[in-house]
Amino acid sequence: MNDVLSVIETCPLLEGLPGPAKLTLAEQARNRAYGAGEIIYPPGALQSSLCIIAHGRVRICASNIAGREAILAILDVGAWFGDTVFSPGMPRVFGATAHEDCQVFEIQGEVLRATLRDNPEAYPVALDQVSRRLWSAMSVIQDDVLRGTEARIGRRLLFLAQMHNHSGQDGNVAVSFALTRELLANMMGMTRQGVHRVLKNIEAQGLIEFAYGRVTISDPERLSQYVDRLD
Amino acid sequence: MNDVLSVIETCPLLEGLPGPAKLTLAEQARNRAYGAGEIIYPPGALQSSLCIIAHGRVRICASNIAGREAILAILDVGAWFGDTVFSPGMPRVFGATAHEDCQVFEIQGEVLRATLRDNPEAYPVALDQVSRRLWSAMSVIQDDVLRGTEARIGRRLLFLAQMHNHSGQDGNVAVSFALTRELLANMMGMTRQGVHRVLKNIEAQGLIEFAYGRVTISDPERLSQYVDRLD
DNA sequence: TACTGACTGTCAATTTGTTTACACTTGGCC
DNA sequence: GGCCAAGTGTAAACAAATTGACAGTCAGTA
Repeated sequence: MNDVLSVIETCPLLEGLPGPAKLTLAEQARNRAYGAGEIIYPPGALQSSLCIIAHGRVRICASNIAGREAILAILDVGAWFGDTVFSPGMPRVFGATAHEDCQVFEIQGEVLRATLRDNPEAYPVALDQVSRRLWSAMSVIQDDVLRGTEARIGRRLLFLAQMHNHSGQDGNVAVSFALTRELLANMMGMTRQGVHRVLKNIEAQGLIEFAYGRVTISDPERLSQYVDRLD
Repeated sequence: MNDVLSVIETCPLLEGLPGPAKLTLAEQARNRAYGAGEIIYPPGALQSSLCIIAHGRVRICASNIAGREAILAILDVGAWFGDTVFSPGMPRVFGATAHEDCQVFEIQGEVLRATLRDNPEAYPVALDQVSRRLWSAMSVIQDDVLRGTEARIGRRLLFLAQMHNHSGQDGNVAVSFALTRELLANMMGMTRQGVHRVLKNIEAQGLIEFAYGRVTISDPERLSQYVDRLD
């Protein structure tokens, strides 16, 4: 998963492109490396380019005047970010920061858009993928506005578990993954202490366990049911 | 703005389609009328179709077990909803309800997708529009997670003012529009009383005035500056 | 003009989450 | 093995928003 072509080849967003077009994109992509914590672009940036992660993880985040950070997502190898490419002129809403040392391929907006124009059969997939991101965003909004902290955290945990569970197995198999309370707090727009209290409450129901930097969902199916009963 | 063709012709999402394709779509569109409060589709619905408003206004909303309603947006004539058409199989996140008596043209997902495939020059515009919706959704998320109620409400008021201000004039001209506190509360995921307190506070700064079912932004430019200084 | 339903203002009690402060683990590294 | 930074648990004081309760206002209609 490290050279340009294989990364571009497996990126879901570009799945619809024919081989030769992917090759051309690969040739025009810019290879960039970032150290942990380095800013790839800040919120509000006006550039129009698509980034695909070749190595490491990237944090999509923003912060307010008071210095509080909000993390929208932490993306892994193979994921893309910078969907504003499709609306040139719009500033980026969230910024992107290297969550750890990482390597990113950057495709200029004009290059990408031209490639798609020349290979229109790739549009349906791209449209589908962007539309799915919109779907996810709407789910987040719904959760934020409609649900209490416990339901929100529960749902987020289930979502993260799903992300980590590429293996496809689902249901009542325990899922364990690395996640600090601090990170989760930033994802939820809460404080570390607030998250802690909620987490302890969910643990008391026997639905999760948590250790240093790690959360384990004992029975995802049951957690899901529990969460659905909350408002 | 009432017959099928003119509605489809002016819908931003379909702007890229050539005339004849629009005509074909118009012929295949289903004309539906809804009484105020009637459900067009509920949250979670699995159907895949695109709706364009020909008359009246539509509320995009969801509600939790406790009965609280969250309003994502209230769309006006000419607007479209149901972006999940581009990701068939995904359930709708929010539902759609007739906010007042209204008339809606519904285009089946398969029809729309086939039309786009046959007229690929329309894709860039569609992709741009969906991407803009994603942009808006991300802005909402950022506001929800990062900002306090006062900043959130201020920003939302400015956004609503912009919606109502097709005239293009901007800056320090007062903008007035119909909006009940109750509606605003549902939009913000707050209570009527909570909104009231915040609104009174903003009013105390001389930035807005409000009357029965109506809000007036005295000086949008100044409100914008005020809001930006808050976290 | 009186009636009515939707909308509104206000306030105390209560819930909920943040702030502040401090002591304690954990795991990697020299 | 000991050091240290990052992560964690806990709790009281505090801030902010919801709840619940009630009286008042507005605009349209009979």
